[in-house]
Amino acid sequence: MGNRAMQQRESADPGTQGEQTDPLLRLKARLCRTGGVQGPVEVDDALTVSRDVQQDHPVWADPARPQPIYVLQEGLAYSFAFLPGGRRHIDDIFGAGAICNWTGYSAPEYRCNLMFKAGSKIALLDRLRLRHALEHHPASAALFQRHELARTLRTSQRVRALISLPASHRLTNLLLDLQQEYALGGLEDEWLPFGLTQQEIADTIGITMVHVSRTLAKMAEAGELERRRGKFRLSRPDHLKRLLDYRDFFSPHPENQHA
Amino acid sequence: MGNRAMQQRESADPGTQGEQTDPLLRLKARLCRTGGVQGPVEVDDALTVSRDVQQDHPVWADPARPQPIYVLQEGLAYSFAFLPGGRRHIDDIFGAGAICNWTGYSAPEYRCNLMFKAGSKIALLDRLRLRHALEHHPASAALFQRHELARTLRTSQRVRALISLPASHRLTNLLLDLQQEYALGGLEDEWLPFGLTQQEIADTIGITMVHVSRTLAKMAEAGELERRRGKFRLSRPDHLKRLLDYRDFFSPHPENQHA
DNA sequence: CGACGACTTGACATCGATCAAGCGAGGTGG
DNA sequence: CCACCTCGCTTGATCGATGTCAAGTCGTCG
Repeated sequence: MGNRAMQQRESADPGTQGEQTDPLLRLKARLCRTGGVQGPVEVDDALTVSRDVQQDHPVWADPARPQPIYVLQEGLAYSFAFLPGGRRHIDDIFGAGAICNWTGYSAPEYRCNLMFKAGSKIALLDRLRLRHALEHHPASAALFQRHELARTLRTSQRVRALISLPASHRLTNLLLDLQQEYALGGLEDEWLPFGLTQQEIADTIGITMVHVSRTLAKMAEAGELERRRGKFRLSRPDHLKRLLDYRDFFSPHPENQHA
Repeated sequence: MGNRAMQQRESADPGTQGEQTDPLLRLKARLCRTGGVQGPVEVDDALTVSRDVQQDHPVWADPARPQPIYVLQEGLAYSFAFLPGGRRHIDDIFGAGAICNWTGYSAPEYRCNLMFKAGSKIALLDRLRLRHALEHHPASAALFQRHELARTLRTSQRVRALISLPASHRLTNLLLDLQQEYALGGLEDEWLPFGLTQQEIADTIGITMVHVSRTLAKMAEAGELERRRGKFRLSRPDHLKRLLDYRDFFSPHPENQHA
């Protein structure tokens, strides 16, 4: 099942990484975790390329060329667009195992700009081969669908907060989403890296970088947030989730989606 | 093909509306228009109920009960949710022929609150029968997919504006979306009704009702907007579209999506 | 006529943007 | 090793945008 995947795999630095780990391991783990199952995910046939990212690497939406399905193996990525004034807006963030342009799976004409942060690893899936694989494995197809529904719902939740709530709540919501993306990618340390610069955070939640800096400082002063050497820790995440009515759509158990 | 539809059709006021027009006429017209085709849309088999709305009529998301697919025959509707502070947020607006909860088609567990404004007409589609119909008519299925992709892209465009742009631009974007929904539903008059109260507009674009009032007044003073007896007209829509980089994702011709 | 809802208007307070300067860590060249 | 640069971030001063509170207008309906 994974033969073709292994054959076609490329690596930017084969020397340093000796182990032949599955490039889609994180993706499968995410899908199973979100779906609440343990079975296999039949997706290896769709894998074409796997590569590393040294510096922040943008991928521009090009209407003229087809865009493969981007899966983030490791690291952090985001999708973005530009506003009339020339400012950038970040639409969504992606952690390890995430699919960065799922809309393109069923709508080939869909394109989006993606930014892969330094240290990330990318895997590319072929749309048609993925379709072929999922048509033959309805259980796997259901996992993809379940997972992307969760992302859709989470995006709606964040968007509501970003449109209507003040800066501190917007920022809190983003940090909760970020924490969740890390957790879904297997990173559940107590202290988490921001992963994004304050400018990128600003472009995500629609305020200026200066205000991000001040808001972070205020949250730290209020005891909601701790910062240490470029990492952060939410002091009382459950309290914040209750405050924002933040729901976890990636949990396979609906009862966990409240508070 | 439409036999079952006709048999099961209900009408709240059979006396006043003598003509037996197709309840899904607007839907089909929208799908064909967006898809740039003229062929038939095979969806009649999924129709279960058609009814009128006298006063503003909310439909509450109930996780315990399955939700049919809501199609708006006539009038205006919107989906909404509540923010932590108890305030309401309006996520999207729907004109005649629109599908109000398309996400529920492929994700039965999806629920949303809907509000049908006074004077609307609703048609309900059965999810399974719709699935059955679309599986046998790939061309029709493609039309649905094309149409809902356009909605997704338009929502992303509006959300970006609502998160990052000042009130006047947010309001302009909403009015352009509203105008587009009307046009897709067959209403292309020079003067269009607001359809939403200023409070509803406020809940959509994330500002207060007082500020909506002031912003409308300013736009009128600036000559961008004309108001008369509860209706409005954008003086130079093309100018506004260029200003906001507003794209028409519902146009079947990609070249129209710019300016 | 009175009640009500939608909207408008004014005064004021608060939030967030803007502009400008400075700090500190990491990299680079001499 | 130091001087210097750059980048990400911080801080202060000020201004404009938006929210809040309150009063008032207007049209509709009974």
